[in-house]
Amino acid sequence: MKKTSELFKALADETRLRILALLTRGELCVCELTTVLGVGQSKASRHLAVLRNAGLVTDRRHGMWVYYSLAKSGDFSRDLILEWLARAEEAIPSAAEDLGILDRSRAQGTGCAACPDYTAIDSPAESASAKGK
Amino acid sequence: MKKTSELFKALADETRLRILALLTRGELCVCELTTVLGVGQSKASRHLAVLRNAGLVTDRRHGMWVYYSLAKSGDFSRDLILEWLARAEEAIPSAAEDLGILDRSRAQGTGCAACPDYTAIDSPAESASAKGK
DNA sequence: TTTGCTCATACGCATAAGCGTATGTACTGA
DNA sequence: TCAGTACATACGCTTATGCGTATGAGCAAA
Repeated sequence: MKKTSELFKALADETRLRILALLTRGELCVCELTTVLGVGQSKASRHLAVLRNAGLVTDRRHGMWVYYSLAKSGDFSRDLILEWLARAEEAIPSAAEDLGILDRSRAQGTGCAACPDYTAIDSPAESASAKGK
Repeated sequence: MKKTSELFKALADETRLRILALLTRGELCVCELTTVLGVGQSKASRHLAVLRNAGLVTDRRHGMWVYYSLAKSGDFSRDLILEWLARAEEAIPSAAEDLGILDRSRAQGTGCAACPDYTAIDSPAESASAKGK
């Protein structure tokens, strides 16, 4: 089992909390996270690596893209955090705003137009399925 | 409301997790914490300040001594952490060992002999019930 | 192969965090 | 008033963390 202090270290950064909040919407590729967060690609990738090492997210490669999602771990502490996350939108700075950006981007089909597929997206806009391209 | 990342920063240190685990036994003065943890006084005091600033513990001065205890805050995230703490003994490195040291020190009357009083201290046997404060 | 794209990571730097030591503050009792 | 105790904090140091930039790995299509 990974150390508990490592888990909390992973949560002790606002960008990583924003990423986790966005992933409550479902699977996201790095490029879309980068766009919605408004941060550089290397920064997003590095923070995702921290979350992955902490056992909070998992990644799935598909072609050129890597999709990240929240990871049910079976570990008591981590699963409690994921539960907290589902109800903690207001505890995370700019989470509501980020989610709004994501939703609008999805609705307009402007976000990460290149990403070919998502398996677990339940964006408010049902047109998310029209993402194929 | 204090920032959530600050809360997790406060939890991202093994010494502070050990302190929180010890405080599940009830109120403790700094000198006893110092003895049980086996750390220097300034180190214990600094970590306690971090926990206090994060809203996780409260302090009460009585004469020369300062007693620390877990702080019910009413804040969703913090209260969830306190709930987690009550069941997370195994998730915190050396928490069980620390609690054993505390209990033995109490049973032998060797720990912090100078501290005149504790309002919320109870033997391990009844520690589950009398946590009302 | 070459080109172009996504993503991960090494590098150098700036800042933050943790530590021991030393000192300051508040209190108690002689 | 003075010495002694408990606790907090300033200081200097070392290490860890976060960042942008640059580079490398992996994949797909030309």
